[in-house]
Amino acid sequence: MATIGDVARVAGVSRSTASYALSGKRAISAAVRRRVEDAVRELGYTPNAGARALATSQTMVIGLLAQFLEDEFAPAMLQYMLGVSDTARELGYDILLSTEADGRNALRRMTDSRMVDGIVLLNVAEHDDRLPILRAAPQPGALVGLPADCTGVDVFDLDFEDAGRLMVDHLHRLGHRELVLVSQPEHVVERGGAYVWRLQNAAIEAARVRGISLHATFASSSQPDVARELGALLDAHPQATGLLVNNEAAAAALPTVLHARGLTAPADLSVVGRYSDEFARTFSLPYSSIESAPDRLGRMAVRELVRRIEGQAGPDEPHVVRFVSPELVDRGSTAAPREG
Amino acid sequence: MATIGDVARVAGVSRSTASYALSGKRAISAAVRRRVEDAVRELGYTPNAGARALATSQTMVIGLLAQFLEDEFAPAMLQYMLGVSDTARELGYDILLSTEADGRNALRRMTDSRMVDGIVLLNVAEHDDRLPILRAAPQPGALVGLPADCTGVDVFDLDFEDAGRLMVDHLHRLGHRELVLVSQPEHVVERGGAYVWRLQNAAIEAARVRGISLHATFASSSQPDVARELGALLDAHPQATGLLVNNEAAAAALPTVLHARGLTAPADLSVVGRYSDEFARTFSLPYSSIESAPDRLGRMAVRELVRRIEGQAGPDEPHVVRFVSPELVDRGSTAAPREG
DNA sequence: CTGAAAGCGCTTACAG
DNA sequence: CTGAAAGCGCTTACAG
Repeated sequence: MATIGDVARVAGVSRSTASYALSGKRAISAAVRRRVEDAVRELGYTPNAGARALATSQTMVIGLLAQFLEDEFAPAMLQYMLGVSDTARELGYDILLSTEADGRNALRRMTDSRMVDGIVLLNVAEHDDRLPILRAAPQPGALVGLPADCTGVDVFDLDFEDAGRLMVDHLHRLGHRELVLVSQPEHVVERGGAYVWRLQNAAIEAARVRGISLHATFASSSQPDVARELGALLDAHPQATGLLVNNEAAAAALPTVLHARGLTAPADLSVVGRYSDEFARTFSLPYSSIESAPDRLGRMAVRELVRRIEGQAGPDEPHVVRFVSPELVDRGSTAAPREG
Repeated sequence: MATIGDVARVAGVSRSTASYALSGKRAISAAVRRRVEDAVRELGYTPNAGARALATSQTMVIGLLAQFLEDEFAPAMLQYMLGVSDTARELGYDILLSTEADGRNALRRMTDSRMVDGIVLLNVAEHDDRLPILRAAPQPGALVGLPADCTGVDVFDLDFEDAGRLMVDHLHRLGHRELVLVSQPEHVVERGGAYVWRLQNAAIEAARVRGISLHATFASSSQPDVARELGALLDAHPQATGLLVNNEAAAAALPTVLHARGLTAPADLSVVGRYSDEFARTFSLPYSSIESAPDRLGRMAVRELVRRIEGQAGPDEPHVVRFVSPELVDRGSTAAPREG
């Protein structure tokens, strides 16, 4: 494989001149630049990434920590990954991916060995055990998901509180007075999936303020349990006219569950989910939903991370915590409740 | 960040001795080894990956090229990625991920700049335009998916021909005489998705040999088109008693389609899919299916790739083309056809 | 069993 | 506008 030394020799210049001609970091005569460029083409030269990283302390690689936990719905995670990956590429960065369940090892390895210039953490828990490691690392970090302590990192998340309110308000406005909210599994909450109770608490509070009743429940994130649980839930609350679903697996299972019971949305039941439009299309979900904007969140996280990496963020510009406002995508699954 | 020089100084030895003490590549007195190990702990030393890569020409990174094409069903791809990623980690390698639609750029970048020790190509087309680049690269490559020309790479795939035969034979044995096969979209075939026609041709031939009729068709891989098309298909072939589905999106849409038409499998229609057990669980699909074994294929590809990278494969050991035999996972969706 | 030195392939002050 | 040299942090022959 050709090195910059080969290029320099073929072009008849010094290695430093060849390097500068390629980086454009100092003035080079047109003639020399031509010769260097020709040599590059002739030799098919590409800089050695490791050597460059060693010399510049920049790898042009971003570490992406995605965890595929047993009790989580994998397809939902993929969209965040793609948002991160696509944006990184646009900005000239490659992605070093870890899918290890124990993210701490991967994080330590990537940061300590200087394989990456920055880190994106996905699926951040309230007291995420990766955060202390990330804060101690020399590289900047961006999170998708809101932890209890945001110091030292940039944080991006859907405004789940607003989402909870929006869901309740929407159905309240249509005349619903009894709702059921299905959240992620309870152990997701216990593990620190803060978004679950952020949405749930806001929904409960909104219902209280509006004077309507809301049954807040959890459901599995795996099949076929979730389908069974949804059925039991509908049995348990026959008076409920609206269903709020903050659980992708439950949303994916719902068409089958409703069909099996001979129910139609919105004629028999109004339904509002919380998932992305991409997700809705993949799973053919006909329910209106709060857009969770995984691609946008991934994009925002990478943009800010790269700003920090490249020092455009200013030496001690404070870290940001930025929420995406939930938007209700209307797919026609809500209506005024049927006359009791 | 501490360097090996720091470690050497603290341990009171030379840098080479520190290095050897850590790598174990030459005999070191117990006392010196202790001192070096203590220094490492004290300083929190981790080798710089770029420097090591430069010195050894080994990055301990594997490039993973996954393409998320418009007309393909993303969740199915994820499982191959996880198989590759998990196995790589077990063997001590990290994953550099590319999701670029134009994989050639990513491939060239990774290989030319020596960011990776080897490459795994996912979703390989019959005349995959990444292959010439991969063959010309100094790093070894492993494919998941069978191209027309396998020279210079290790290839792993499901035996789709066997899968097609197995589907037909299974239903034939139960007494079915008219079947419909739903494949991936036709433009997947045109783009070179060889597995589509490998399964289809084998199914057609098996049907011919058995003297039963098989209607081979294509369907979209996106919603809601695929649901509509499935409906039209069932309308067009009212005599068919068995449905073979080689299209993940169609399989995912099928429960809704059948429910809507008041059909039940296997009472009204026997159904056999071709997807992984993981996929079946994620999408709550109740159909018997040919296991597509994405995790196993990803694992096999990485194992062989690492063997080559590490030179255990022998200098000119021939490349392998290995097929996973399809197995039918019975989920109770097939039975003897209802009396005409 | 250990050390001094060269080299991997870059970039970037320093000098002219 | 260009070149010679140092240095990034490792590993590994070479020498003892």
